[in-house]
Amino acid sequence: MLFKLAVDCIILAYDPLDNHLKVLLIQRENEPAKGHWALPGGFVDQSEDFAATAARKLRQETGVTVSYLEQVRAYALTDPTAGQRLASVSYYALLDLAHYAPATDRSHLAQWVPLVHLPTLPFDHGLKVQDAWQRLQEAARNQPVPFHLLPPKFPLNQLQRFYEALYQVPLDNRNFRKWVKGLPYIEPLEEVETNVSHRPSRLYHFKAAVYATFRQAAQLTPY
Amino acid sequence: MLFKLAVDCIILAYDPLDNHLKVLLIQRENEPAKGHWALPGGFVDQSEDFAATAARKLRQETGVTVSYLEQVRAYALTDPTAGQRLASVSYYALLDLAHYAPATDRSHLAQWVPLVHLPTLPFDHGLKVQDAWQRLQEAARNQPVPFHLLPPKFPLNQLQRFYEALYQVPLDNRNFRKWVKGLPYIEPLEEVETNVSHRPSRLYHFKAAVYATFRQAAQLTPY
DNA sequence: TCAAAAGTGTTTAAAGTACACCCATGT
DNA sequence: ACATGGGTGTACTTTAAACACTTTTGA
Repeated sequence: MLFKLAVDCIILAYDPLDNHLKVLLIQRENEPAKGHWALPGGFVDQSEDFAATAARKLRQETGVTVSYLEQVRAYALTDPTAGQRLASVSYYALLDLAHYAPATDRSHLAQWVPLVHLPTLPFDHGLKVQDAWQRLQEAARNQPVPFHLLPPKFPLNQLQRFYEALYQVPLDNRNFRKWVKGLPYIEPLEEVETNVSHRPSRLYHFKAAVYATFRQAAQLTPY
Repeated sequence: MLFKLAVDCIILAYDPLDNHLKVLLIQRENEPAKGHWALPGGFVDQSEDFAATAARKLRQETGVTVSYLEQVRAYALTDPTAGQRLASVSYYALLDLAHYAPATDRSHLAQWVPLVHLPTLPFDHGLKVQDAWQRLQEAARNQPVPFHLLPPKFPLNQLQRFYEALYQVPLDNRNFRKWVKGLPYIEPLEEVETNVSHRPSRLYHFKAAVYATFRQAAQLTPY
């Protein structure tokens, strides 16, 4: 029994303008579901592994190069075209929105959609987005997820709003800032925001090297 | 580009005799790596999904019916046989060792191996076992994993030793028991162990219905 | 009576939670 | 001067961590 193997990409970004986590959808150019908004993706080519396929499709279909790509899981297609079977492996990709600069001739074929307002998608793409979101939530407990989605220099409130968007809970501002102060790998800079019509916020940045040693030392409670 | 799709099963059980988490390995009957100890598994058949394939292979190769089957992830085979490519999806299965009763004609072809003393395995099976173990550790933080691996009635110390085996850390006995007392879904029975040459331990059991409502109420800290 | 594992409380430290006002900037 | 979001501290509650002896059974 032979399979065609597809890769689906759940490209995620955080939009600081409306504080939403968003997924990039493209308008399908081919049947089935031609013209519908769906996840970018495609078939695995000769001598590529899955992650390479995902990265290639991202470039081709969205003009995007991502810093972070993780497998979510494999899916057996529920409705196989008779005779030949299809399976797919989905990956989520994390992106700083500021770095999103698609080829202009394609930009009208792509849109960012908030996860909380996800429309009905063809195939099982809706499920795949939900699975990816859940995996991202889990990953963020053990890995420095936020810093792939935020710009290199960010104010603390932006980090807080990201967490609120990721887990869909409100966080207490004072307690959140207290928590961050205890993290050696999030460092305040001398710099502040400019050109805002309110008190400018101080910028922080993530120190990957410090994080690495810190994580190693941390022992999670087992139960 | 077409793929042959295989499923690998990481069958896990907890052995109360030596307090080890163990994986079931079988002796391969076919090339490649014929005669070597490896994970059970096989190719996905017509009109099966992955989980069904995993369950079927478990029955065929080990005579085991499992209560719990979760996908770990998909792997692109690192060394594809020229021309045709191979991918695999691995599943972990949880089993109460007391229920392990393989067909006798096959039993010499299978052995339980402690995760902490895993030998070098052919293909990338060693990696797959490690990945499955890690996923099990993560799953156990949000799901009632232990109760698939323990008998229906179990003493508390057995539960503690299971956690110690799963996370490879020693736990404080008094603090652990205090923690369990606070869980409404682990209920003491009137029954105790018999025929042990020391103070018999009280037996407990897991109440799935209580767990369901309890989990729903629980809000994990987001960061 | 001995060996072997089961069972039991208290004290201290750390982490989490609730809560309301002043600050710095642009307009 | 005002509108806007940034920034700050304290008291209380809950959870985690350290730690040693007594109990019950079979041999």
